Amino acid sequence: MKLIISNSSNVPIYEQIKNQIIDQILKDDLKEDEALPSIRTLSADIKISVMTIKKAYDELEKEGYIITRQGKGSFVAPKNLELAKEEKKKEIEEHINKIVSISKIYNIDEKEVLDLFKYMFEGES
Amino acid sequence: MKLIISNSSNVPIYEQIKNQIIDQILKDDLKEDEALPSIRTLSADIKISVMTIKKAYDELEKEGYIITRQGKGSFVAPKNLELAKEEKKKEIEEHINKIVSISKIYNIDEKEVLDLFKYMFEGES
DNA sequence: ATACTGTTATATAATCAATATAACAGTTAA
DNA sequence: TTAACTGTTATATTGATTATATAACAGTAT
Repeated sequence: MKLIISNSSNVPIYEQIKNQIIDQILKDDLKEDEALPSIRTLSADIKISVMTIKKAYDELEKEGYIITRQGKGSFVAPKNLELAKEEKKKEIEEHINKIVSISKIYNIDEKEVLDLFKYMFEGES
Repeated sequence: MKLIISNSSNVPIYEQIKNQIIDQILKDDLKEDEALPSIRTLSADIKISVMTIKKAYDELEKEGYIITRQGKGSFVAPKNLELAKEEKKKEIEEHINKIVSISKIYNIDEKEVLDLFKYMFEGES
């Protein structure tokens, strides 16, 4: 498994791990029922404490992305893409909320933001 | 000065204070050269430690919003609205960036996000 | 002098993030 | 059954951040 961890990031390491695994599951780089590396193996691989890996895996299980069984390991859960999508739409709404309130306070034009938006959407493939 | 502080928020108190003062300066509720309440007065008013108020004021000075002089007090700095706007546009860009990357990973339609965007912009007066 | 301003230093406490280590428990295959 | 893997739990320690309290110090103004 390929993970890139930044120590200088303000995002906690366990969240970096969690987020990257979620992305890989959703991109189907990690397929349903596929085994994740064991927490000890991953810990050794990326030189991060076992407990930190466990915290990431625990949250992934709580959020329904993986299933963990003592003695066996962790496996990609059957995914409920629609549910995940709904969660993410809420996240998007929060971002938009912040954009709207900043724009109001600073008198930034709706059109200007909208154009920036369209530009950035098309910018990346 | 009216400030609303939430103890249950995950946003630190000193940041809540800072953000609300910035908003008031930008809305011209606090005008150039106007005196802010002394850190001790504000501390007593809103029942927050002097040191926490000081931290908020220190950051406001670092960011150019106020000027503080020992023995005199703190005053609203001459504001450079264009500069502040530029800062805030960068913040908006970061939010859009996150929206775009979420949308790509989850295959959320650009149009769907755009519509949500327009709706939320018009939603509040 | 007095009464305001802000400043600095110290100590304490709570929480979060990360680490290390050890002992415990389930699974599997030689 | 033992060995070698899995994950689990508990404990302790470290460092950073946030917030508090208190006291002593320093500048300004009347």
